[in-house]
Amino acid sequence: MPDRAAPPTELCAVHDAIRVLQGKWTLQIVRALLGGACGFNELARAIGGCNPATLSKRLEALAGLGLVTKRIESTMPPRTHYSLTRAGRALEGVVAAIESWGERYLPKPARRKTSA
Amino acid sequence: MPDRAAPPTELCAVHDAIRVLQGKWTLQIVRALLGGACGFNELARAIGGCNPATLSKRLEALAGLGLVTKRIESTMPPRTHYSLTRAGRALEGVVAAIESWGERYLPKPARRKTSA
DNA sequence: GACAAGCACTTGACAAAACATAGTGCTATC
DNA sequence: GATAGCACTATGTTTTGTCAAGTGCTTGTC
Repeated sequence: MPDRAAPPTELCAVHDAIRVLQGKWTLQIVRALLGGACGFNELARAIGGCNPATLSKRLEALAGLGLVTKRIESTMPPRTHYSLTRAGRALEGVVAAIESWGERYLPKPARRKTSA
Repeated sequence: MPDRAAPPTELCAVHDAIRVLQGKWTLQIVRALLGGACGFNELARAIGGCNPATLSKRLEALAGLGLVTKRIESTMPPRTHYSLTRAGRALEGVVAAIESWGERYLPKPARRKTSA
């Protein structure tokens, strides 16, 4: 490697954060959960139809990172509750930033994206 | 429990924004460009070694969305400059939010590969 | 009591995205 | 005059995400 002796601490924090959040449905999941805890299938529908395999994987990763808590209410009639931890809820700022950016700068249905 | 029958129209602003930003190197690219315009290979190195095919695709997509501008300085000794548009620079808030979240909630413990 | 539907997932085959690597045509440096 | 660099594109492999179906159980409807 050439000159990769870059600043370690600061650069990596963002890098890592981006890597965590950049998974396919991750932000969607967080956003949905920000609106309240819910079950697996419910969550899948809420975020717009993520398939169970991916959702499961994401949720597991998120739980592993301490952003999401999985609470099994009952095993027999399967009932699970996913909710955000404090770290997860702290992503509200990120989601809000994305939301406001999207509303302002992304081509909306009202405006065609035929920008020159 | 709010009804999830979400019409595309309203939800789409965030949904779209997330979809745009969730691409593999997108945020990384924006973050690097936030620090100043640069060339193709330079950018690839700055974001940590994205392969050219992906970077090219991302850049093209970003340019198509009006977030990034590509300026060809010279064709023969190839020299290109990529920089952010106003919409792209507006992502600074998003990047900052992610950065501060990452620094606070994703510190050293999670810095390693956290696949359980 | 039988039967469809729903819950929370898992499995497995498949497609799409990202990957590494090599190569293009040129110049500037060694 | 060989090497390395620029901005990319082309090729083939690996990773990631997707669809469809299935599991064991309960609940609701008849």
